[in-house]
Amino acid sequence: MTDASTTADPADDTGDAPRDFIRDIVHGDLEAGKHAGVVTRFPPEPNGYLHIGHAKSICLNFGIAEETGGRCHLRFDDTNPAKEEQRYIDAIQEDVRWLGFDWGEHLFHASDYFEQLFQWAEHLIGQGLAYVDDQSAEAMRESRGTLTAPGTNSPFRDRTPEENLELFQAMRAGDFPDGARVLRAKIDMAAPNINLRDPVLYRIIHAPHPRTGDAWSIYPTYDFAHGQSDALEGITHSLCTLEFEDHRPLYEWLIENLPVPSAPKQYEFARLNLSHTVLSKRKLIQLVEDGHVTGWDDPRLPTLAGLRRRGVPPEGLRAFIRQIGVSKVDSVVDLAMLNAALREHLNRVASRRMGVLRPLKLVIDTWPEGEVDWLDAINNPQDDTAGSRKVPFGRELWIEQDDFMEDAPRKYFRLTPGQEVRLRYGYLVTCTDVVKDADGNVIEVHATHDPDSRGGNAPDGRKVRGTIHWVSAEHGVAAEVRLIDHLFTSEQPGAGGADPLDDLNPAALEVLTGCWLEPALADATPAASGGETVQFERLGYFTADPDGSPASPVFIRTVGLRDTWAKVAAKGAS
RNA sequence: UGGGGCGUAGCUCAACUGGUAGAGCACCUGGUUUUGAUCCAGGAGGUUGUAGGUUCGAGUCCUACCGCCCCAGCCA
Repeated sequence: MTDASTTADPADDTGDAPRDFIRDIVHGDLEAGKHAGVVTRFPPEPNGYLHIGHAKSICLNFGIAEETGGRCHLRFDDTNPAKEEQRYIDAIQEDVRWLGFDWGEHLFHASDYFEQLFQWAEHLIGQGLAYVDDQSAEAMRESRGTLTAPGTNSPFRDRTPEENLELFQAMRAGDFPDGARVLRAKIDMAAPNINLRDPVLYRIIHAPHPRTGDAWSIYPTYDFAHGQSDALEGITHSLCTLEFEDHRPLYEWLIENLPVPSAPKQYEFARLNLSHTVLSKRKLIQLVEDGHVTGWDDPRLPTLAGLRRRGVPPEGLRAFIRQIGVSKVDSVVDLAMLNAALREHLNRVASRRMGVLRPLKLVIDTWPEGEVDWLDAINNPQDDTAGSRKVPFGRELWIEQDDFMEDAPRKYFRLTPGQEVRLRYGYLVTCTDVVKDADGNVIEVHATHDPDSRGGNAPDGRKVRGTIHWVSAEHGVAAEVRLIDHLFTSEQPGAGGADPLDDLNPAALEVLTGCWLEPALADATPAASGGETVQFERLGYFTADPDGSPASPVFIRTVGLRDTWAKVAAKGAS
């Protein structure tokens, strides 16, 4: 046996560190001696749950820190109390930890810096680089100009620093209602980059903040809070998505004009898009709040909570993120790539079990009534250390409806009258007869067995092409099994301005009741609660769902196995 | 008809300062197999968006054009 640990595996996330244009920059800076160490940050806004797109950012930021011996901060961008909630702050931390990353002592909030940010705003005012604007939002929009036409200066643009200071302090004191005034940077209303047309730095919001309560009635905007927070934390590389490219000049303008303790650099990469799903927070919130799914952890969702509940292992998710790379190209990753990464990981680690989803009774007429044979079944053929378990075999078994055909095509290797198949880890059986109901449906299959084939070995070495899974009718555990498919039928739901809801896949969740599982599956713990994701042989990977209980177990399919027979069958049918 | 980005295989990404275009996924063959899985071997698939230019030589440099994405929140 070769040592598996020495085998290079491109999909395993313990291999060589990935390289991409961001990491090239980081390593270049390190070699040039620009920084003592690398400091990155993952900066979620706590206004929703994390999804697989965030996983890309998390793996990038925490990954770079790990690879360079630096550190990565978890910082909540909590600058808008109108949208943010403590429950999201809690859920996000759980999700990042689950993905496998640790921020140690480095948990921060933009709100930690509110006082400092306020003082820096005053500094800008003192320098004549910011002013309080009394214009309404509509007036501001009109005077901002358009993409092709320059804006015009606000009538309040030339207030004195003293007047601005007084007004800004009054804003802080809560003297004005929401929207009455804003603090704006004084840059250039004719700038071709609209972000430089006197961007808003502070706005009045009278709403309780999850962390600062009612201490503030003004809040910094993203642009004013983000870069300065980076500077305060000594972030060296501030990584964000492409839509912030236009903000970089503003990011740099603020860093240059403020007495900040460090000068972080912003770099942008393309966000993840995944086929057959949506990854915009707005759309995800809509799916949850309008009840199209059962909650943020609905297994059909691409949220980390949903993936976790579905039994997706964090290692598999990380391998996927690794495989898709990092670039500046706005692209759509095929869901097939995620599934392949999950299968690759699960194939190596998942325990094998047997379960029958759509049961058909198989009666072995030659088997002694009442006799039970406890057979050895290997837990994981890919892992010698995984051991084996005992599986009960009896006269009456459940087999998959798909594994029997009365009139089978040529290359059908499973059960069909007169054909011998192997019952996995059990015996070789030959179909002799079928029982039908009044409508002609097969409701029971009869067979004889070869008593010398215990364990599934042909005593004379004869070839038996088909092997099917089964569950003892006497010992089987009744269960509900849920099969998950694409949430949306189209590759890019909502593309071209369409309503993504029109593409919702009604078959995204298929609930099967009356399934039978081998006894070892009783009392399984859901993956989301630290339990295992196991392989049901020939069917895919499954985990227990929290909706179930030991009395009435529910399982959910993480991902199916590759199924070339399905392709062959489909071809034959067409 | 402004500004910022991006175009390499069906998809996602590689290709150090210019030197014969590669990988993973997907697809197709064949082999192994007590999971029609896994594994192994092989195959197909590119005029590197287009057109010029520089060069002995261009995916890499230059010019022009085409296409797609982002920006006119007191969201992030």
